[in-house]
Amino acid sequence: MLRLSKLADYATVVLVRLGVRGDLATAASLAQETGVPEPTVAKLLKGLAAGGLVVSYRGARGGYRLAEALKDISVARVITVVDGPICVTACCDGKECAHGETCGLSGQWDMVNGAVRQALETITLADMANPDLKFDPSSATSAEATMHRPEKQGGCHAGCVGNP
Amino acid sequence: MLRLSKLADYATVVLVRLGVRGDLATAASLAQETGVPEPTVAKLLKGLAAGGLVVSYRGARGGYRLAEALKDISVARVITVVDGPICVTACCDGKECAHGETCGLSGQWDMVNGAVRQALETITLADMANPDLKFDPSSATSAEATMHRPEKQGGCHAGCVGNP
DNA sequence: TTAATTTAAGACCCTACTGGTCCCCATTCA
DNA sequence: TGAATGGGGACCAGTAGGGTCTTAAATTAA
Repeated sequence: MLRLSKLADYATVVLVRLGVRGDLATAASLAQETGVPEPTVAKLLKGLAAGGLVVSYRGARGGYRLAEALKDISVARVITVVDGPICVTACCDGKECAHGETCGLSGQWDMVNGAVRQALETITLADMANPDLKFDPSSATSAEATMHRPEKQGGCHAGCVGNP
Repeated sequence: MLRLSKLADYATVVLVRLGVRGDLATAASLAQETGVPEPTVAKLLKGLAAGGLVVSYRGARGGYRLAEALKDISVARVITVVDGPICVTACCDGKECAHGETCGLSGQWDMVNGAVRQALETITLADMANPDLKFDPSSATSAEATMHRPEKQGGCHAGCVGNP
């Protein structure tokens, strides 16, 4: 599925929200506005602060603020901060595993990782916040028969928050 | 983590193996050569056959053969067949969820999905099989502080098969 | 100085998915 | 006819993602 973790998804939503507001916001208010559960938002913002994407202010009247403008934060960076390096497999960035020679693809996955990474670096949070920018579906691959389990519909989990 | 499923990883390994051999191969022999457990290879090949990537021959002296040349199969296609459409979130290809307006990013993820998809379409299995093609790490993003759990080292799961 | 507000840090649990196995049936060839 | 091989399921278990809770620390306002 090449699925993003929910946390990374939520992080994008929260960061964009923080960006369009511009001012200081508490975890509680962000949770309310985005629909993400409050404890989750708190946990998320802690990590984002550690990663340098937001700045935290403790104490009464405290909260969080974006460390940089939306246009200066790429989606790749958000994912990296929340989920760690963008690697589609565990064999990542030349870090060969003990069985590298067995699979015959040792090191080759870095090509894939690099391509994905570069693609995600070209998209900024400002792009995500801009409703005029939509993906052109004409360049999308046509649907093919797949062997994956039938998608549990209605379970729109991430990006669209606020659902159970 | 934006991690590929192990199955998709295995599929790539098996397909490349099938490609460099060229001739008909049984699930058992492929399992032995790649180190992937045999029942898993069998399950995998069933799906790949349904997806049109391999052709199956039943009965004694049966087996599997690549449906197309390695250079004509993109990594994106393998992933699509094994794991389903390449969508980093559940909001995919205009399929908005019930809470689309809540998160404020309804539809915007398609931009990300499209970018990733296009990146993966440029890489073929022939590229994966070619050890001369290595990713240039100079274009990789520098490591940043991350909030993700400490990577359990030694757990090289996929791409490098044959480990517990 | 004290109380209220808010983040920081960590422990903990539960659900769901992934991945792996097994079984029986259908098909083909010797 | 029997052996070999794929086809199509069902089924189970380990894991980790993600959500919650609790306590501590910092800052501000009254």
